[in-house]
Amino acid sequence: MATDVDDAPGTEPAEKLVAAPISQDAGFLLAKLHAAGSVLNNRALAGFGLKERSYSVLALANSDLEPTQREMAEFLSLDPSQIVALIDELEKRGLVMRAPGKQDRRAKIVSATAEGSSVFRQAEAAAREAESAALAGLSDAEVGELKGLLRKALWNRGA
Amino acid sequence: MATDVDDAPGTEPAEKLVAAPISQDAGFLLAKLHAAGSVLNNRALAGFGLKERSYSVLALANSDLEPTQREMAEFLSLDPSQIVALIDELEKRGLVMRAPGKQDRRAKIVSATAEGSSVFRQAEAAAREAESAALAGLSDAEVGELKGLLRKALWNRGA
DNA sequence: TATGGATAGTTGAAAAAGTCAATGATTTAT
DNA sequence: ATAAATCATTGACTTTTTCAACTATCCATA
Repeated sequence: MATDVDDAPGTEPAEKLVAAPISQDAGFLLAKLHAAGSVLNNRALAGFGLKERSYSVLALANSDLEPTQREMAEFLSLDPSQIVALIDELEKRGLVMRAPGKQDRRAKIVSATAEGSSVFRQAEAAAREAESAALAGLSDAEVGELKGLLRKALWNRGA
Repeated sequence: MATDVDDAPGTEPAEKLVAAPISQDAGFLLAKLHAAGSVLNNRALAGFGLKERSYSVLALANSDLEPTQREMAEFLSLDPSQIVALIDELEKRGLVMRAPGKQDRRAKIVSATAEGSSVFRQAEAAAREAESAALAGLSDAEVGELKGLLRKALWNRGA
């Protein structure tokens, strides 16, 4: 591990623009780190036939929270019609299944099949590695702080 | 200020899925906070005929760093052809101008016109407000910590 | 100083993602 | 009962992204 500068395709050369004031914008920093992470994430997930989007849908389906499609759409900041397409594909691959809502038969609860769970667990491991790579500049403690702040920013409004 | 649940269109109702393990994913948190912030940002910038993208291009053009289009593309994680389109429009509106690179005549240095600077300063104020709104769950100190961690994650690799 | 290979910007086409209105089934309120 | 609202779905449409050319210019070196 002598040099890792020219090897990876996503590596930046010098970055003189870091000095621009926009580098202080939270929105910009969020977008940029997310973009960098997405590349690694999608690369890691490609081996499982997943992308960030389908991975997160599978993750929710794999939980024991019995999410409906609408809840997924809201939580993932996606249009309900996009969820339909994502689940259609996962269902076609046998990773996920739809069941009518218990109290509300309009709603459909999405859950992972046994194979979906298995695929998810493997993909999860790969995603975890990708996340480490994306956050390699931070110590473990700092990663924890970052996540804590992000969660607080998202769900601490009004609380 | 009795209830602020039903007023704003972007407000989430309950969010039971916060309990899902994916809520611990940095990538997911980044995407979600960025998505929430983008809505506010674009809403704030719309009055100036800008979106997040054109705003960030204008911001770089307004700096004294004499960025080339390629440098902008790299820094903003965009394809060079997208920069072309963004600058075309800003240039058409008289907010930005292209000048040939001093050492390299292939490159084009993009700089803000006087009007571009003026528009940018006003948009900047609006964007700042949007950012506060997006990060309302955090104290000022925490916002500083968050930005510091994001910058470190982005530019501390190898250093 | 020519020749070849790389790089900056531009164009245009194709794929992917996002937005939005309409629809049928079902629920909730009146 | 009836009316209004909600969930999933479909389809149209727009925007964004991705990628492969192409021209002009730069750089290395024979």
